[in-house]
Amino acid sequence: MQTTVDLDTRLGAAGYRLTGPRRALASIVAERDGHFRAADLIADPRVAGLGIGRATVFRSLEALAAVGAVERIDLPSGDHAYIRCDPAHHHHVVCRRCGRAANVDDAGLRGVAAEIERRTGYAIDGHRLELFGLCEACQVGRS
Amino acid sequence: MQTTVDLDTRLGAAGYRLTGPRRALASIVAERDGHFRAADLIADPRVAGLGIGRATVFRSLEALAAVGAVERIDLPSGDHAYIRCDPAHHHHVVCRRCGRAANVDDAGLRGVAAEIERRTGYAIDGHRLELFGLCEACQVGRS
DNA sequence: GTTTTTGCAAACCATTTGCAGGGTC
DNA sequence: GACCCTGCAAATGGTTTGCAAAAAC
Repeated sequence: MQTTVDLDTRLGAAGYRLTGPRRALASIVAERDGHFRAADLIADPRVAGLGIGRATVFRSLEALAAVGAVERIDLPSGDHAYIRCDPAHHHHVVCRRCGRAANVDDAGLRGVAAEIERRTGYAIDGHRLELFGLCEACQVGRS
Repeated sequence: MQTTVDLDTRLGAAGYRLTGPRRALASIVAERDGHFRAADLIADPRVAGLGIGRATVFRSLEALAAVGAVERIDLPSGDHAYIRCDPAHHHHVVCRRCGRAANVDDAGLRGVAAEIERRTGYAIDGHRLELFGLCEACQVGRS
């Protein structure tokens, strides 16, 4: 579980200034359970209430992504979204229904990449894996 | 290697009408070696020469994607691009430098997905894997 | 002949940028 | 006090849509 403090700390450690808008956005992001769009944050009453502008939301998300506190993902629909994430883990299983995401470590993917390198001759230096499905809660009908 | 005929055939088989613009675009797409953006097609002199409009390019790409003749991918930069692809193979290794893409089959990913299902409890029903690196030609400096 | 497709232009939407003022270190 | 960050508003760039004419079946 990530707390607001974690996100703030990460921003600070990376040399970003801890401003009101950034703290507020970090806090809102920290309590998100699933993925969210920039538009979701912009629409958040607290964001509007604090007078935080669109641009700041995008810039803050960029900062959070830069420090690995969130990651931008591409939904099957093609939309862009963000999810909180641990900098060490780089893959996610995203629930189609509720949007909750679980972090997943390598889980053997490195071997798959090596196999693909061998077969194709490409020197692979990066990859993106996104998995979609239903989380346990959504499988049993609970939301 | 996919020929224009393949693409046309696929569109036809799926109930799409074979129109001039679609044939022309299928032909241009068929000869593409790497990934391309919608903008690349729009900028193609033949497209301009035939008076094919932006909207038609997007609509045709949508049709081609619907029949599995091309797939829309997300570049590391966040840009959208398309690559030709075989409906059976669903992963790609894209060259960072020249954009050429190689199709890759499962290569063990299914096992990885199963492992992730076990660990997370998610019922995984889809995934997207994109690999990036350098193709053999680009590794040795040739373009 | 009916239905789909097209080109055009306008509409849209998400995201970015320029800039002067304000906040943080 | 120097530099970073913010809000605003305007600009941007990619993609979609409404519509009447044209083409395919």
